[in-house]
Amino acid sequence: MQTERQTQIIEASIEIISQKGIQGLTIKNLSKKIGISEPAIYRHFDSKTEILVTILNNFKEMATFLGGLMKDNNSSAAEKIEFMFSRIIAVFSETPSLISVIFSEEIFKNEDILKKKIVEIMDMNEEIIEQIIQKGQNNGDVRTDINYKNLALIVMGTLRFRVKRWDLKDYHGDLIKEGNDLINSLKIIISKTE
Amino acid sequence: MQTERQTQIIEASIEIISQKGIQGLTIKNLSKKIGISEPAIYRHFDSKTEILVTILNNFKEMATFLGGLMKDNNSSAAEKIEFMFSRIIAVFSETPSLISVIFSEEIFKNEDILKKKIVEIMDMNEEIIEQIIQKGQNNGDVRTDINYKNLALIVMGTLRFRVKRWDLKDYHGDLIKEGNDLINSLKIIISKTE
DNA sequence: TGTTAGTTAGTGAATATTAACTAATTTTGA
DNA sequence: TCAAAATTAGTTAATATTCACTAACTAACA
Repeated sequence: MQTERQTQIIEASIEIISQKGIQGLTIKNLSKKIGISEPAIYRHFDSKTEILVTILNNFKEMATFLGGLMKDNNSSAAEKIEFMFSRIIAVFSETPSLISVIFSEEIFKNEDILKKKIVEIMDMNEEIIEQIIQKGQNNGDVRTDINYKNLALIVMGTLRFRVKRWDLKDYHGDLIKEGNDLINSLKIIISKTE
Repeated sequence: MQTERQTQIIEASIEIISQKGIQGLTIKNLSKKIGISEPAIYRHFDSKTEILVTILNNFKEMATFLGGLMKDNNSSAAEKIEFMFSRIIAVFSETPSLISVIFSEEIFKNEDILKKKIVEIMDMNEEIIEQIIQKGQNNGDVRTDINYKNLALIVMGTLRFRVKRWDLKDYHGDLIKEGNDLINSLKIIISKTE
């Protein structure tokens, strides 16, 4: 469990990263934002890396929960994907700062623990989507002329790019509206035609 | 025009970024890799930022060239996209270090000049793909039930994700083979069915 | 002789982190 | 129950290291 202060530190960190990039996240900036001294941070986290790991773990938990909801669900693949991604888009829309952390694998390249965590999260999400699509193919509601792995890649890559672009363009435009429009296009694409 | 030494510095920089991330690109690391002293770097570039701008400009030139090839071409949209992306995938496959630089917008967030350059490159590529697809829709070889902007987003996002994943997974697997397989899937998806 | 491309030595600023201390609160034990 | 002990959460001051970059000098060479 996180203490109140730890939660505060995590939230401030995410905000700083979103505003100034990962290079802007320094203990100095962080402590200034919170209003305590730099060493006080170390009363709550052993290191800066631990702060970042915590951020990633929080996100992973959320994704795991969302994936769990899909597991024993009887709706079609298209509906599941719509549900899942519209949720995710809503989260990003509410807390845009998260985007910078989750979709910035490059940033963590020089720290092995962080890189592994990022790959772990990505693999997990991919597996969830793949399973949804594969099940949809078996049930006959997803096209079978393209294999499920490629379809999963298409769905994930497309949405990542959409979200990332919004972030890069300083949150210009309505992510929820445009994101849902894109989700609709993806639904059409993966669905069986006849 | 770049001198030999400048080219060498650029190439070494790209390699370092790919290996250690942007935080690994320091003048010290760079000079060590090349085998000259740190101040010697400044005989060839005014600042570290100038080095990064040069990298991005080089890439932009390549993309512009590739886009130009597509302009007055009479093949179908699917064929153009296949040609263009199989080329790009081949480039990344040959010089994987480029991936880290091109697909890591996050890295440049805290430097305005660099961020603008990255957005500029992204916009340009997007425009090229959008034009190809729109023309395809007008010619009747691309599906029209999904608007060209979304189709362009799908194509670009998918391929970015595919390449990025390969990079993150330490270049495991055959990017060219798997990339071309994915391009084929995309061709099927954007093409008119009947 | 002036330019080019390098050197060594150093700059100040920023970095994550530690040391030593303190006030306030909580736990413990006679 | 209540004072002593321990813990918590903060402080200021300082650490070693790393950073991009500069000053001053030099050897090679056109």
